[in-house]
Amino acid sequence: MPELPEVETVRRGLEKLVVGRQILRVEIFNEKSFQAGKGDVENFLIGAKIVTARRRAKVLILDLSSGYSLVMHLKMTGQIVFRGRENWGGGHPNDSFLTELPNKSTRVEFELSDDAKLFFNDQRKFGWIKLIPTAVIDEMDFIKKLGPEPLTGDPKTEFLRRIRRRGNSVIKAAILDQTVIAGIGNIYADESLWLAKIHPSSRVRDLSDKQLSEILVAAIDVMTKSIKAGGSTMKTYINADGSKGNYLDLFANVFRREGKPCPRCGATIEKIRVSGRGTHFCPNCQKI
DNA sequence: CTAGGATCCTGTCAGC
DNA sequence: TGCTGACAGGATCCTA
Repeated sequence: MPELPEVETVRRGLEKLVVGRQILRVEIFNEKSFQAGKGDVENFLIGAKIVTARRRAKVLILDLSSGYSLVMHLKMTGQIVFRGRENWGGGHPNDSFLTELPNKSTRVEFELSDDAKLFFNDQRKFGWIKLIPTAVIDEMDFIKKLGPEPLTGDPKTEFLRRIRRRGNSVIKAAILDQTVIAGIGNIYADESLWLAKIHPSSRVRDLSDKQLSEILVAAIDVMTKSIKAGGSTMKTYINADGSKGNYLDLFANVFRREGKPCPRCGATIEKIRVSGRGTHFCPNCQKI
């Protein structure tokens, strides 16, 4: 269930491990997970070299020497695993990092030069990979409508302009809206609102520009911290001693901590449902 | 145009 | 031991 920091972590892994390699073969285990025009796989994928690993919001982009790109979205359960001289995985944390691959959740497998393989695993099949010309990525509907990148430049003015269009929404739904600000998902929404001391069910119109800016700053802080911690990768999934780790422990204050004390005030963290999503907050620090 | 709910899919877990 | 419903780190589609 990767959000911006997890996707950025995957991007960095791919930059190191697959940029410069050639794609020799592709095996598609689930048709919906891999979309390409007729003949494009043969003409623009096989034999092409991976030139760049980019990210926009939660979308990963591998540019190829053929003028085409692999555009991927991990959605809820997508995961990328590299097997070669080293063994690396990122994205949705589960045992597929460790098992023999392909397995039953493998949707696409790439064979790369230098005896390496790249696996796209995705239990729920919501994720996708599209092979399209590099030049048309910016014309994709989803990409075109995205809000500003939180970790690049100064997103504040544009964020405020866009979130004000959602005055009647609850704040949590508004910051999950990718056309308002790019990259925030359920974890970082809850963590940001806790940091900014804003109740997730507050209406946007009832919040000041100052409060909204504080939420943005909080989101930037927690996502930066998460990237530094290494995202949800094999490394954070398995501790050095071989025991199972939990990368949420590295930065989360409220997410999946219902029933536990708030690290700031000691009140008991609650879990409720806000705009259809499980939502964690401190009833004492975050009042409407 | 915005807002809210159903929907895509597989797997796990709590509660009978 | 089974069954059943709720839920899951996302975004789109449909309706009002």
